[in-house]
Amino acid sequence: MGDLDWGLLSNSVGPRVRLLRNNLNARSIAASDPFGLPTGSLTLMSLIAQNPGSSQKELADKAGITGPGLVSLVDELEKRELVRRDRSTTDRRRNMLVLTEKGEETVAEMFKVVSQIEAPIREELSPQELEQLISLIDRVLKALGEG
Amino acid sequence: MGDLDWGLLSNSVGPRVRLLRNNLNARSIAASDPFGLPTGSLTLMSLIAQNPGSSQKELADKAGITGPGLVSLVDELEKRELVRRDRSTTDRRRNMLVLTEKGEETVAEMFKVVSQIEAPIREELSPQELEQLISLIDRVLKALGEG
DNA sequence: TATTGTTATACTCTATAACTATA
DNA sequence: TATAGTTATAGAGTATAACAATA
Repeated sequence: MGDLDWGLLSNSVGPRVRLLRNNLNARSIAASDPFGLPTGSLTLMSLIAQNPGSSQKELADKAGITGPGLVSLVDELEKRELVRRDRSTTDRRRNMLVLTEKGEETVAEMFKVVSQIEAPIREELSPQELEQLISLIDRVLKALGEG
Repeated sequence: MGDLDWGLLSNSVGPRVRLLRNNLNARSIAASDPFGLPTGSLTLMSLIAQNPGSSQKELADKAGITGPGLVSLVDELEKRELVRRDRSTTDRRRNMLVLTEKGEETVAEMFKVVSQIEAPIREELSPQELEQLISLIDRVLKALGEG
């Protein structure tokens, strides 16, 4: 397939990142389909599970979703009783998001399925190389202000 | 900003790649704005410059764009007289794409501007680390069938 | 029958502006 | 005056299906 040369962009990460993101996104949609949840649901629920009580703004920043994007995502997850919005008592503007029991179960199930998406990556790269890749990406993200 | 933990997805590249792509995409839009060309123009023109005479299908595959997406992109670039569609004489279904002189000049100008997008990356990473990052991504892309 | 390019169409993702309620 | 969340809206990116021309 790919016997074309990137040319001027041989040392650019941008085009490659778009290719990679599109591929993973397509796989994610296919894998998430049985759950009937929008893309990003697992990412968001995983963040909530690890950081319960976070505000929507904190989660939106970390997940790289805009405010309105997060609202509709949480709306859907709340309707499905996977996530709960608890108003903070100390600052009543904030929602403290937490997973319901059903949410915890769903995260576990989804993770089993969705993590298979990256199986080809774990086959191609050694554990050290995968760690290296993630570490390099994290440093780049931080340098771009997405820490 | 980012003192939340990825949790279950600590070893997943998917969410990070989406963050990275969104950030670079936003910068790309801002940087390309003065040229009034759609996103992906530089990528496509750079591919054509390096592989003149390629068919639209070959370019679409390499750039990770669907057929219809490429058509509208080429339409725009052709209207601006940056790219020419030459019908192949041996297989008259194929368009052999080539840059015009104006296209060559525009690519050079755009590259100077757009390459600045990744300057923070080149500041954060040593040349060896950047090479490593690109090499790892290319291997992952190949493993995912995006060679 | 298969392939290249095209048209038409729809859906998802993301972004922005304006509003509310709290602080 | 500023911040968290919400609503409404628009735009870009991507996808699929159906079609024409050619192989």
